[in-house]
Amino acid sequence: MSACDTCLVRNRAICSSLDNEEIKALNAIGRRRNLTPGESLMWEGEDSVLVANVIEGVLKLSTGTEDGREQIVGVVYPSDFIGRPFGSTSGHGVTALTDARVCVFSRKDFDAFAREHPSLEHKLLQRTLAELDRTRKWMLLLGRKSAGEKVASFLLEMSERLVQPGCIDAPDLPLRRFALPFSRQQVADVLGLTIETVSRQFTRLKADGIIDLPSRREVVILDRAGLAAEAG
Amino acid sequence: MSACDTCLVRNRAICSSLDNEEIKALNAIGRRRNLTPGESLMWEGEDSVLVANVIEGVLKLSTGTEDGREQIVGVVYPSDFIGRPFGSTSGHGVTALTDARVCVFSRKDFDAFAREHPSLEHKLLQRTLAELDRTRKWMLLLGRKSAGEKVASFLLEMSERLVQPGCIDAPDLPLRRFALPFSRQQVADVLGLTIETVSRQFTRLKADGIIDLPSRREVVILDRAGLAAEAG
DNA sequence: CGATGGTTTGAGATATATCAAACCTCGTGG
DNA sequence: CCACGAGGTTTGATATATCTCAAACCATCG
Repeated sequence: MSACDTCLVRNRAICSSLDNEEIKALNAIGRRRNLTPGESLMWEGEDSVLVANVIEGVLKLSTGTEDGREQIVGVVYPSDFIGRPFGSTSGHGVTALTDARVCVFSRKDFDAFAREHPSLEHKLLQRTLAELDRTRKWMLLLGRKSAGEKVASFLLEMSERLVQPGCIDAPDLPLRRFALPFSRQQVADVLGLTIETVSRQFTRLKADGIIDLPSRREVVILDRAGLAAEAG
Repeated sequence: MSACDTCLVRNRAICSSLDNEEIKALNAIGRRRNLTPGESLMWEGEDSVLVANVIEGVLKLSTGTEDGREQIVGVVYPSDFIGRPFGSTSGHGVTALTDARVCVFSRKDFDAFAREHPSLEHKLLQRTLAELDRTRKWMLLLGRKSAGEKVASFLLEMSERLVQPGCIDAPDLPLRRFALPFSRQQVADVLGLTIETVSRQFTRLKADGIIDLPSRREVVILDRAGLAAEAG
């Protein structure tokens, strides 16, 4: 029995395109790896040696300037794909925000496997297209939205993407209450703001009764319509 | 003889993955279309009914907010692919910046054709991955760079991407002199700035002797190293 | 030549950054 | 069990980059 048989994301990751024989072959070239918060799986500018599937946890993709400014350019969740297949370097670092479990492949092995399995490439294409859509939508936020709009948009996105899948009964309703996998500084790095500005927007939204903040990491959306209005 | 035989981008667009028989089949479901500056090929939020290859010209991809703020989320050049295959809606509008010529397909026809031609999907995947890399790099600019750095980065990118391919002898050196396909307002919409700020940065770079501006649309890079230093 | 649309320049307003201090929260060790 | 310390967070005061509003400018085209 391969590790894939019990995999939590077997039916949602790109692996879902493969039959049992194929899964076995893919499993043979991959291995599991656990990460703790802050631990990196790859670094910006490094040779693209690995690719991976996220099984559990949340990871950030980030780039920075020479002088230390950082921008988080993507956030990945269970079943998402990580890394740069068919390419030589990785344009961003990948770092765990929570405890995480990933299924890692050597890029070369994965490339070869993918080229022999068009259905896998098709899934990967679909995922990449969707990610590109999301990324472009985020550019509107970075380029044109105010701090208040950015924070509100961010909270809405979180409430939608942090849903634990698997609960078939509830068809992925956005969460009313959730724990942010980000520190305030990391939220700032997602939104292109400073930590102080993010903090002030959080307290303002709380003061306006739109959200509640039971603890540092937890958020409760009290007035979703209000939050959506703030998101611009 | 099909239109593809004389196509300027036959060997660089995703079509380059196909043999002559396949090209003929693809040609049968596509058609040429000319666009003039300002003319749109698709609109934000619209059903994804078309996809296309750019043969000639430059087009912008853009989204906006309800209240009229606009953000250009991508710029496409000859041989680039446009549209959202395997998806229901297009997240951004596509509008010609120059006179342009594209090769258009119904999305459904294209989807079906692509699924039967893994080598085409592979090319499309490569292109999409590269575009995602570029887009993420742009997020750093939008989120973390100053106006001066944004404009300098923009000019450098333009000088690299506006090179007319085909000149085999010179292996795509960046241009020293070129005509921007953007108005000042459009530059602002790419960089997440206002038109006035863009204008001031242009004149400052000119005053500093880093660039020259022979006319509204033309740019000469006098000091590439200096410009790179400004780009942060 | 005058009208038009885009661009530049200027003066002032403002959102966000910066700098600095106070404040929690939580784990540690006395 | 409480005091302490450290990291992260919030709050405050001020600075500044960029935006906003407004006018002048300049090419282009009838």
